[in-house]
Amino acid sequence: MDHLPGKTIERLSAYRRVLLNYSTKGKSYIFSHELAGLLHITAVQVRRDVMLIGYTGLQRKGYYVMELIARIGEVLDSRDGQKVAVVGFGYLGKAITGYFVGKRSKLDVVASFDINTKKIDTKIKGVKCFHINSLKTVIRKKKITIAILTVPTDVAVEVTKNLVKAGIKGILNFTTVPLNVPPGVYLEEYDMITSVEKVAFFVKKYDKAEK
Amino acid sequence: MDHLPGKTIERLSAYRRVLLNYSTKGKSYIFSHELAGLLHITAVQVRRDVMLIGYTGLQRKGYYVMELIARIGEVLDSRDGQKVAVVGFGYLGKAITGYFVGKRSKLDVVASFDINTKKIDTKIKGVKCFHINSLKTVIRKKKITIAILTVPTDVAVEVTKNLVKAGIKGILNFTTVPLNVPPGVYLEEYDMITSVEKVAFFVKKYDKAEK
DNA sequence: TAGATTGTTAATCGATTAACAATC
DNA sequence: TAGATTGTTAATCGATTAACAATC
Repeated sequence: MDHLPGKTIERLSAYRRVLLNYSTKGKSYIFSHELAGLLHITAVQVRRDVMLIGYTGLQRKGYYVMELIARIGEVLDSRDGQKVAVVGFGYLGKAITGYFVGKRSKLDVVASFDINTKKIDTKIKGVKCFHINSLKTVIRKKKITIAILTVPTDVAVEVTKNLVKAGIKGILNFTTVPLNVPPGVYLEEYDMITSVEKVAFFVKKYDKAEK
Repeated sequence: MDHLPGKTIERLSAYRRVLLNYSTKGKSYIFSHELAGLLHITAVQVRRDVMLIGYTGLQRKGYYVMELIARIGEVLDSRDGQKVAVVGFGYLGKAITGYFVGKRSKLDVVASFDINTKKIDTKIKGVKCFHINSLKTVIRKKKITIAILTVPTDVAVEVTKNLVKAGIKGILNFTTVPLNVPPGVYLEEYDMITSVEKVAFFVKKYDKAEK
C-alpha cells in the first residue's frame, strides 16, 4: 500500500466517482464485477486495486459502498483538505470552477485569477476572481497548494514561474505549453487536442478496417 | 507501423504540438533529445516512436521538423479531414470550441448543440450553435463523425444514445457519467476531477515524504 | 578521425490478467 | 452443499529503457 501506481490512483478516483453516484440509488453493496462493468475494466483489476489499499469486501455481498468510499478517501484525500486556485478565468476556468465546487469535500476551490480587470470580484459558485497581480499574496494568505492553469499560451510560462515562487505544490496544466517546474512541485498536463486526435485516429482506423 | 499503441498515438500528437511551435522559431532541425526534453520524456522513446511511424532523421542534424510534422500528419489525420461537433454549449463547450478552431487543419469543429434556445444561432469563432433537437439532421447533413460531450450529467446517457443513432463514430466524454457505446464507436473519457485528485495525492505524498 | 547522433534489437520494468485457494 | 465471490500469487503482456552497431 506504500507505493500505489499512478494508474491505480486514477482508478481509485474513478471508483469513488462511480460509487458516490451508485450510493444515491439506495444500494449498499457492490460486486467487483459491477463496479468494473461501469468503468469498462475487469473485475480482477478492481479487486487488485482494492487489495492494494487494504480494504476487504464480503465474499458473497461484495464491497460495502460507504466503507469503500471512505477508504478511498483516506488514501486520496489529505486530512485537512487542500485549497485549489483556478488561474485564468476564461471559459475553461469558469467551466472547471463550476464543475468542481462542492464535488469533493477535501478539495476546495477558493480563488480564481485573471488579468482582465472587468472580471475582478466576479464570482462563479461563490469563488471570487482576483487580479493576477495579487497571485502571491492570495495564494499565501489562503494557503493554496494546487493551481489549475487555464491561461492563454503566451503567458503560461511566466505565470507558472510566479506560481512556483508563491509556493504552489502542484499544477494541473491545461495549456498547450510544455512547462518546467522545480523538484518538489508536481506537474500534471492535459491537452484536449491530443484526446480529440486520439479519437480521430481510432475512428479512422475502424473506418479503414471496415472496408 | 501497423499497430501503433495508444500511448504512441498520444505522444505523436504531443510531438506535433511541440514541433509546430518549434518551427515558428525558425529552426529547421531538432534532435531527439531536444524534443524529448520539451516533453519530459527520454530521447530513446522519441526515436522509437519516430521509428514506428517509419520516419528517418539525419544522423548529425536530427529530424527535419517540417517533414516529421508531415509524417505525423499522415499517421494521425484522415486524408479528407473529420468533422467535429461540440455537444453542450456551456462554459466547457465554448472553451473547447474557442481552443480548437483553426488549430488542426484536418479536424474541423463545424457545429455545436445546446438545449437552451437563447444560445441557438450564437457563435464562437464562427461555429454556430444548433438546438439539440436537430442533432441527427445536422450531424448527417454535415457528415460529422466525432462528438465532444460537455452536457450536464443528467442528460449525458440520453444524448449519447442520440449521437450513436445519428451515426457518430467517436465520442470524447467530458461528463462524469460512465457511458456505453456499441462496438464500432470509439469512446474516450476524461474526468478533470481525477486529474486534480491525482495532483492532490502526489502533493500530499511529497509533503509527507519531506517530514 | 573522434564524437555525437540515429535506428533497432534485446533486456528490463511495470501493469494487467489468469489461475486458484479460501470462504460465505 | 454448490455456486459465486473475494483475495492474492504467478504468469503474461505491453511498454519503456539499455545497449550498441551504424554512420555522419
